[in-house]
Amino acid sequence: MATIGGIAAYDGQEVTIRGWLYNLRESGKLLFPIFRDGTGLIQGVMFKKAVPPEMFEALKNLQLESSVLVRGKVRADQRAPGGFELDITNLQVVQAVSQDDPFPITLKEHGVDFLMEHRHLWLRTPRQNAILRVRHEVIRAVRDYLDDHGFVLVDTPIFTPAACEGTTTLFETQYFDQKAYLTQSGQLYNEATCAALGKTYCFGPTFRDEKSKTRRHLTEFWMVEPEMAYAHMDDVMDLSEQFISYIVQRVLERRPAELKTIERNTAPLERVRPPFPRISYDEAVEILKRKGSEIQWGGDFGNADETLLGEEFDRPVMVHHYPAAIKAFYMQPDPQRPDLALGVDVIAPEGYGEVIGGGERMSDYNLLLQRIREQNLPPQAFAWYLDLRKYGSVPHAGFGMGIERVVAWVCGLEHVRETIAFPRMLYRLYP
RNA sequence: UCCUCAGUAGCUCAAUGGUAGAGCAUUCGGCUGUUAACCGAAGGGUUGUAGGUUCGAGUCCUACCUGAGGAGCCA
Repeated sequence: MATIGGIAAYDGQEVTIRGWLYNLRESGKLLFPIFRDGTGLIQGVMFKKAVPPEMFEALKNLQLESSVLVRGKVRADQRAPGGFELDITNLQVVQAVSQDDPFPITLKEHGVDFLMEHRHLWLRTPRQNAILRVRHEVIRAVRDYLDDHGFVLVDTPIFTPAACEGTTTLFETQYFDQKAYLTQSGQLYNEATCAALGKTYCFGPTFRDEKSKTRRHLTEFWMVEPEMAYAHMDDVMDLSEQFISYIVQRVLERRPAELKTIERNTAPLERVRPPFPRISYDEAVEILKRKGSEIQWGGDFGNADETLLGEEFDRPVMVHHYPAAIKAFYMQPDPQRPDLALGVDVIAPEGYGEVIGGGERMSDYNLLLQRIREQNLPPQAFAWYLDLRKYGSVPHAGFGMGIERVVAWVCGLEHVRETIAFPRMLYRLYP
């Protein structure tokens, strides 16, 4: 059974394609249907005189996105966008779309709301197909890189008893006779698994009840989180730049056709190779002030600030040593300046903002207990987490990388909503 | 949650406060190489909802609903 993506191997042969009618043009006694099968597009040609009259009529009256088995001879043709055409010898309609209820998504422009409402059908279009294939490649690259560098995949629970980070952004759910929360991060569990296995990672969905309406937020997104025992912030930066570079170069190497479909300018991606610039938070604030930002030392970067920082460099930039006050409670303080945390964020270029956040975790029992109390977190819920500091505590570090933000950046998209098949956002739970 | 903007045909959009239109889609007709094909014709509307101002409201006012862009927060 031939696929359109692999049609070149069948030049001159008769093949059967199982697919859908993507477009149909007619010119008198000629029909030019375009078929898609998920792997690509190919134009067919049907001469009225070459086929039985009922077959010609059947195709002529067929609505777009009707499913068909089409048989024809593959012919290389300069005029065809994909380089090949199909001289149709037989057509079997699997299911004909009704003309009273035609496929809603046309080849013309549509608005965001309409497309999101028809996301289940929008996925069939070439651009969305290409984006999902890039996402697939990014995920494969993530797994291959970590698997090949000594990390063990240990997935962490979705149902959790308490917050990993802030308590305000938890989705609450009933768990038999008690409350549970959907995970915001597997990190705390990763700290346990890395003490068991050395280097581990988890990769799965993450949920945040944030009332965020921006181009980089989903309420459900996928995050990969590596964690390393006996590691420091510099190790996180080393891993981050190698990891991101590998992923980006892998997509460039294996998905050029998809990037072309999306019309991504690949020049900025070609430059994504180590080393990445490393600047301290102090230096970042100086750069931002010079570029006109209103930021004051001690404040977190806004979207505009991240974009300004990203513009300053031709590849992702790593910002480290943030004020401890704006970072999570479990961050290890800098021994020289305890008001700073050994945290690092990786900011993607071209305005895509933070794609990685991580750093060195607090390894001292008493300091961690103090921070938990300062945050008004229930110490009993963190008893197991504190245990990790009682039984062979070691310096350890890791990060989380948001898959959708990386895919949006690699694809050059306006919004992360196109990077996942069925995005979950504020005001969007359907389909 | 806050700020800004937008809701008109299935879709994308027009329409000085004065008879609601176009392109695409659908239907019918034409065309033997079309590339979001083209040409001709037809059908298709409670202008988001509820009030209000006015001789008259798609247009102005109020509230609500829905969505978008942004802020904050984050990956």
